[in-house]
Amino acid sequence: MKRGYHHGNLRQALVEAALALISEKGPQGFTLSEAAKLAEVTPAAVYRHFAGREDLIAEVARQGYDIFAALMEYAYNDGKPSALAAFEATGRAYLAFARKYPGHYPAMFESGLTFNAHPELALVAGKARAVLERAAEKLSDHLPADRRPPPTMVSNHVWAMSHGVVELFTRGNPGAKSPFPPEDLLEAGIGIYLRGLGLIAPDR
Amino acid sequence: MKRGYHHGNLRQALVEAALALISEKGPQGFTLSEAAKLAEVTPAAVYRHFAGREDLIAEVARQGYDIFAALMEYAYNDGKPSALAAFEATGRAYLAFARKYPGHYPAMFESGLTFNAHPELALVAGKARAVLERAAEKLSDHLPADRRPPPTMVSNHVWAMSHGVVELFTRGNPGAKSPFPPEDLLEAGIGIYLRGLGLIAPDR
DNA sequence: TGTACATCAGTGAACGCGCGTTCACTGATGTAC
DNA sequence: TGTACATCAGTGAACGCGCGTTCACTGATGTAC
Repeated sequence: MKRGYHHGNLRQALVEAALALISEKGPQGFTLSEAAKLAEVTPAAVYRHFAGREDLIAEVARQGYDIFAALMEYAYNDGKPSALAAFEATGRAYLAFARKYPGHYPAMFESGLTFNAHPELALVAGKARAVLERAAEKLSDHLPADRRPPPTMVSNHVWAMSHGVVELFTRGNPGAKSPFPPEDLLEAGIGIYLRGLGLIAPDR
Repeated sequence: MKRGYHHGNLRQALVEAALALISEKGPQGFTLSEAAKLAEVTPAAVYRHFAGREDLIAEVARQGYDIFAALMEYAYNDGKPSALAAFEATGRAYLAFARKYPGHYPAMFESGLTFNAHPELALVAGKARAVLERAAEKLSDHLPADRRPPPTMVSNHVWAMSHGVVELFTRGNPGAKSPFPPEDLLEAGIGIYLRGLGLIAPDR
């Protein structure tokens, strides 16, 4: 594909170059110069669209959180057909997102970007988290009030287990020798957890 | 503290310099030159003791797994006073290790070292994992055979949730705004999970 | 105890490299008249 | 429709930097006799 002196949509082309590099070598291995090269452009050209290296990564993460929030929203499906089923669906969606967006996920969770330095990130990340929390709240309604943990805690538990499965059991990581596919592992884990909450019959 | 031309114990001094740097800036921010400087030695001196940068990180990780395995073993305490209590203790020990050894943990789990390239790491990491798996096996003995997930799966679940809590809810990470201390979060999460296994009375 | 010598653990200078970033520039595009 | 000109998005060269690694070297230590 040819192009003239002007690129047309360099900004997004750089984001996509960054995604390719991050998914290949992780957010730390990513370099601005290499991204520029991949987009067939001089490193200096990057500065027409981003303040610098970190700003480019932040944009990648931002787009990631956007997609992530949308995916979770979609999986949650307004709590239908049931609060329980919808909640389980968000758990599956989490892992599916990490798999399907191997450049975004590390930019979001392994890049070391701080929400303090990038308030726009905090905002969109909050939106994503809100979906999970809402799902947890709806679940809580089905629990007897006397043994109902705070919904935020429930969503954090599921988030932690999901993230742990992604980090340890996908992509050649330390636990990759596990005999269970990550999807099965997570699904079973969340299932047992939900039974512990009292949401699934003890012996179905 | 003075020293002459010879250092005395440079090898371990370099490991400790690396630990300080990793806990401060993560395994990617760690540089061989800076470690040498911290140990008050020329970068070239490092090559008397390590094959290079990666070899030094690998040694840090190796010592980490050693300590980790010992700590887990200690926490497990031969399954006493009960399989359940011992299992819960290993969960707490996991988080305690991550907190107490903020240089080792990232070298082990976030450095991108591959077990293929460092077989000695695979060995000692396997030892650590074996402790958790044994704990899960003993737990399983208390479960009715018909709804007893494979012990390896149980240990992987707990590992995943522990790791997730460490990565998301400690050290200024994405979920650090959580209103729950990581220790409480993990303890409650594992508790609910164990109830789901049928190991804790549904309404104690 | 003293001396010769091998071994060992450091030094210091140098290397090539790729990085992020800056700057003055130039080619392409779009707009006013 | 044509021309002048402002604006914009790239180039290319240069910078200073710190990195990992190498090499010939030298100072300190330990051992044989």
